[in-house]
Amino acid sequence: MEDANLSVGYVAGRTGVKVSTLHFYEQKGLIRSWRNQGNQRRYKRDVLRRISVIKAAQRLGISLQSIHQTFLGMPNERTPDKKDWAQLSKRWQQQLDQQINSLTKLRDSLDGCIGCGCLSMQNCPIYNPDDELEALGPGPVILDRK
Amino acid sequence: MEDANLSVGYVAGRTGVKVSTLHFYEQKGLIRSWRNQGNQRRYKRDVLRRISVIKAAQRLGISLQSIHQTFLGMPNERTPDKKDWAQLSKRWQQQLDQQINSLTKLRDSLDGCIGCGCLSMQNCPIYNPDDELEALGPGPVILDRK
DNA sequence: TTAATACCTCATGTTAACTTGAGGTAAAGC
DNA sequence: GCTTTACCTCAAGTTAACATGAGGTATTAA
Repeated sequence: MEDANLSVGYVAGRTGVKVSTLHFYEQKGLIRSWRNQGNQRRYKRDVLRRISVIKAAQRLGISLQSIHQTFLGMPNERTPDKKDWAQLSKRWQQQLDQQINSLTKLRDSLDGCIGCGCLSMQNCPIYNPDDELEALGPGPVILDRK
Repeated sequence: MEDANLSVGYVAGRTGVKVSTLHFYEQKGLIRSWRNQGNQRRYKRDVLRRISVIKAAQRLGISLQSIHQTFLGMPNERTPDKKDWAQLSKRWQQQLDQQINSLTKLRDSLDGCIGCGCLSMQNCPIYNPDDELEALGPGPVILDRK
């Protein structure tokens, strides 16, 4: 009996996203709905949580695409419950850890670099960070000899 | 005598960016050039460092627009030298510090949230972080009472 | 019952940071 | 001198994540 049928307007109001965003999410396969007699969208109540999860993930800098992937990879494609959420948050937490590490390295490099003015050199830690996250391919060569 | 006149191709090769990118940067006012007889772009050697600085800043997540602003705000609109670079990196370092702080808070919130499954509630620290960086206006209200 | 909302679809617009392509000139190698 | 690169300009395409608007139907409130 908790599978109430909510309208787009209601869901939009409750989640703080625009109706067009709901259309968009649906088109992207992130949420689902069925239609009533008059062809209007109806949602189950759990769409609210689903949208919350999407928004939370976005705050972490996760793209809609990979959110979609994550949803797909979850058992039964159901809206995440407590257990699923625990897994999600654990994974996202790790991603965050990596990001933080990356940025910290960069910041510290900056620290070491202040005043050196070495930017145009091949071995500048800022310009050529040994960043294990981003595979940027063979870096550009910036040499200013002669 | 260090103001050699470099061609786009050369600069592109040395910096690892495409010729079209140089056109683009010039159009955005980030770099400058003059033309030779045949209307081809020529650059001073210091454009190399300028591009390095742009790239370094981008790695820090700084937008071209604000890089442009920064350049404009610098004395004489000249290509940054050691002193300028020290200022730049100090400012960017602070930005990084803030980002790191933000992410760390988010991560720790996640930590506290694992297993709580509270996402659809008003006071979830993930969904409603007290994030002093982003002014998101009045947040959405997600209540699931009744 | 009628007017005001709420919805619907489909197409196009938006921002950032570039890339690609078309059509044409200039410079360089042999 | 001829052919191959290298450049030039201007227009349009690309990705992400939606927003906006037009033209039309369905619900809801008085």
